[in-house]
Amino acid sequence: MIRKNGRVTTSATDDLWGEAGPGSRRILEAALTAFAARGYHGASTRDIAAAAGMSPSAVYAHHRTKEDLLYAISLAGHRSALAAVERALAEEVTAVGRLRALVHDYTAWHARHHQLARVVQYELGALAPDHRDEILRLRRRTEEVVLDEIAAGIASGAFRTEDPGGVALAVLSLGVDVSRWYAPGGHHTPVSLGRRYATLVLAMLGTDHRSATAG
Amino acid sequence: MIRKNGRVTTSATDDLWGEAGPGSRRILEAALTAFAARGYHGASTRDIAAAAGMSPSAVYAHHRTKEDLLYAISLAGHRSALAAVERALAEEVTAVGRLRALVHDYTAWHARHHQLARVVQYELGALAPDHRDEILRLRRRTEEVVLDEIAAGIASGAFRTEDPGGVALAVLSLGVDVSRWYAPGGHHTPVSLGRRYATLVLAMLGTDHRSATAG
DNA sequence: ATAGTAACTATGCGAGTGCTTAGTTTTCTT
DNA sequence: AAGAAAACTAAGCACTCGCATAGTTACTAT
Repeated sequence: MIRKNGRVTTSATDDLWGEAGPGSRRILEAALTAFAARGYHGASTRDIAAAAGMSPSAVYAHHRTKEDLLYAISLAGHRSALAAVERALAEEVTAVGRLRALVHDYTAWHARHHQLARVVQYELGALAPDHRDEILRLRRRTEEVVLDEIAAGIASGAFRTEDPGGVALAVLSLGVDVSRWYAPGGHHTPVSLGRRYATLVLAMLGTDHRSATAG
Repeated sequence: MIRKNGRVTTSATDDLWGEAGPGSRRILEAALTAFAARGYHGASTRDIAAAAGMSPSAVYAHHRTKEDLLYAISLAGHRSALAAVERALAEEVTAVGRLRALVHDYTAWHARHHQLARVVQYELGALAPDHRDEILRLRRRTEEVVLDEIAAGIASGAFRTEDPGGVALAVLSLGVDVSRWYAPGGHHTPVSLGRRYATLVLAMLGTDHRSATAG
């Protein structure tokens, strides 16, 4: 349920699209579905327009090019992922709790938003160079958050590893790869996956996973 | 080193293409490069023909359709990956040694053949349904090898985990995701990555990674 | 009611798509 | 040397692509 200008929202993907109007939003959602299903090059602007219930040319009143659609989706997606990660950290104080929340929410984000994540993670190459650079800067910030968190846990003595960079790489890879294969309705859920991967990552870091859940 | 029809070859990607003739081989290699760089839908048959040094129609003397190219590449790639995994296991006897070799070689394969791996792992959706089904059967065999290996290590008491399925998922995901970001010339190599991920996975399994390397 | 604006549709251009057909050159066999 | 087979090229068909232009409808503000 979306209401605008006096706004009430309940869906999980809300305010992803920022200040975009309802027409623009329908197009972005149609483009997202199409890009996720068939890839950027495999989805035509006619597909997208039809899925949005419009004529092909109506798309261009809202978005200058097809690449602009991908750019808007990529930007919104990366911002959403980064926000999810930062929100996870904001609620925890211990090294174990923070990292567990980080891995859990990053993983769960990729499952819950598997369509968005797929586009965001696998269609980077279809972006114009300057747009790609901007997206890559956002991604690098997410990577730094993960690495910093692991480093902090090592500094405090909570984690023990000879390869913090490898663990960070693994955290990011495990999360991203979820969007490759995840499908709702299977025997995984965003939360179950988040929990399992968080436990595995804590094991990589030499913590006993039966210890501290919060506090 | 592979010998074929009196021919001696040393390159790492040899006999990937089976009994294909030299013309067909050039096309497959051009298609592989193009698919890896721009995706299946982003690569045109003219691109591929030009990269193979042929006219567009010459391609069709060797391969019936563009989708057939993808199918041949996918089949060769999955067979190669499965063979790499089985070869890794053939040389080790202990649970730790076997799993270390498995993770190492699966990861290194995705780095060393990052173009092939990318096509194989991310362009499945562009295959015709029956071709996709066949490829998925091959993939499932690889998944089973990983899961069986972990289960065997648990049964023998070498590994300790409450979530063998999660570890198997992680092993496969870590390996596959390498092909998304890996580029030669960076500060990773197939071997360095293989070693790091093998260590991380053994940590997930509750083994002290400073123990048994071989034997 | 009227004017202005935002949101749309119909139509289609020029380029590029996968693939075919017909014909030419090269290579192999004998 | 002659014939068959394999490997190619030139040209183009039928279609789809991203996107533009011109015109229509729906809505809003006064």
